[in-house]
Amino acid sequence: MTKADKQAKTYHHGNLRNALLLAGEEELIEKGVEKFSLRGVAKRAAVSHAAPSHHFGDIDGLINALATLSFERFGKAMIDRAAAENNGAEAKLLAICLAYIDYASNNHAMFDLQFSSGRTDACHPELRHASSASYQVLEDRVSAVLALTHRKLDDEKDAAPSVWALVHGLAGLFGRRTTNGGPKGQDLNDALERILWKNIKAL
Amino acid sequence: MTKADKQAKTYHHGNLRNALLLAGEEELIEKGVEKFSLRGVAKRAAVSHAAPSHHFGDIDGLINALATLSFERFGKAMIDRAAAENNGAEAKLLAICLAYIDYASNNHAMFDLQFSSGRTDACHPELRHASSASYQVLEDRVSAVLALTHRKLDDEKDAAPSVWALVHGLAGLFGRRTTNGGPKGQDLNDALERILWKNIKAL
DNA sequence: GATAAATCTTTCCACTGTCAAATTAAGTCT
DNA sequence: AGACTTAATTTGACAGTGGAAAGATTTATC
Repeated sequence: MTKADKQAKTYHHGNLRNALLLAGEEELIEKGVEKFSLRGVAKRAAVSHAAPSHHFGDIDGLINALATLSFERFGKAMIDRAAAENNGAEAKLLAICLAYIDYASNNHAMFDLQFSSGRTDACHPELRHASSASYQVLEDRVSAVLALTHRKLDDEKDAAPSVWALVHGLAGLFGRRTTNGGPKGQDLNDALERILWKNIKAL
Repeated sequence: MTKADKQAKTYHHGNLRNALLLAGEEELIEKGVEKFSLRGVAKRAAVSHAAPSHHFGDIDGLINALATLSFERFGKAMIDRAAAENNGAEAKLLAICLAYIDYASNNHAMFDLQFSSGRTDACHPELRHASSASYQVLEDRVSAVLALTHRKLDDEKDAAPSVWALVHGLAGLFGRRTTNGGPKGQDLNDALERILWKNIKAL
C-alpha cells in the first residue's frame, strides 16, 4: 500500500495538497471562479471543510496556488509548441502565440484565474515567479526574431510588449464564448493566424 | 422639497435605482469585485439589504447594470476624444485607442467588471447592447482609416479585431498596477503611443 | 376615498470563510 | 520499544453573505 493509495482511508491523507489542487481545478471548471468555494473543494477531496487551511492558509492561498499551477502549465505549453516547430525564429514565435491562445481557449477557467482581476495576489512570490517565467518564454522568442536584423532602439524595446498585448488581447477577446462582433469558428483560427503572422513579419 | 432631496427621509426613496448604482460603484472601487457585497451597497445607500432586489432582481442584476453603465461611459469617452481630435482619420483612431487605455487606467474597478471579472452575464440584453455599441465606436474609426486606401479583403476583415485586440491587450496588461516586465511610468505612455501609431500606420 | 400596485423593511434560512480547540497519526529521541 | 513532540485533520462555533417570504408603508388609479 503506497502513500498515494491510502488517500481516502487514513486520517492523514498523505497527498492532500495535490488532491486539493486537482479538486480545486474541478471546482473551478464546473462552478466557475464566482461560485468557487473552499468547502466545495474540500468536499470534492472528501475531507473536512477546514482541512485546506493547513496547506494553503486561506482560500486566497488555494486560489494563488491554482493560478501558479496554471502559469506553469501555460509556460510549458508554449515551450513545447515552440520546440516542435523548426522553420525558423518567426515560425517559432508564431507557434508560441498560437499556443498562448489555445491554452486560453482550452483552459478557460484556469486562464481566467491567472489574468482576470481580483482573486489572484500579484505579490504572491511563487505566482510572481511562474508568471514572469511564462512571460519570459514569449519575450525570448521575440528577441530571437529581432536578432535576425538590425532595427531602431525604440522598436526593439516595444516589440515584446506589443506582441504580448496583441496575443493577450486576441486570447481574451476571441479565446472564449463568442463575444459581440468579430469572426467565428474556423474563420477565427485563420484570422488569428493571419493577424499574428502579419504582426510578426512587421516586427 | 424636490424628489431628490427626500432621499434619506421618506419610506419610499424616490431615486433608489440610481442611488444603488452610485453606491455600487463606490463599493466596487473601495472593496473590489471580490469583496463586493449587496448588503454593503445597501448600507451605503442607507437602505435595507433587501431593497436592491426590487430594482435589480439579484446581485447579478446589479452587477450587470453596473457593467452596462460603465460600457456606456466607456463608449462616450472614446467618442468624445475622437471628436476633439481633428487631424485626420488615423489621428482620430489613435485618440480612440488612447481613450480606451485611459479609461481602463482611470476606472480600473469598472473596467475590470466589464471585461475580466467573470461576474457579468454575456446574455444580459442591455449589457450586450452597450457592449457592442462601444465596440462599434472603435470599428467605425478603423473603417474610416481603411477607407483612405484600397487593400486586400483579408486585411480589411482583420483590421478591426486586430486593433481591438492590441488595444485591449495593452489596456489589460499595462493599464493597471505594474505587472511583471514591460515599461513603466512616462516611458509607458510614450511606448503605448508608439506601438499604437505604428500599428495604425501599418493597417 | 377605496382599492390596487409599487416600494421598502423585517425576519428567516442555507451557505460561506475563518478561527480555536480537540483528535489522530507520524516522527524522533533515548 | 516507549514517551514526547510535531504535523495533519476534524469538529464546532462565529459573523457575514445572498435570497425568499411576508409584512409595512407609500404612491397610483379609478
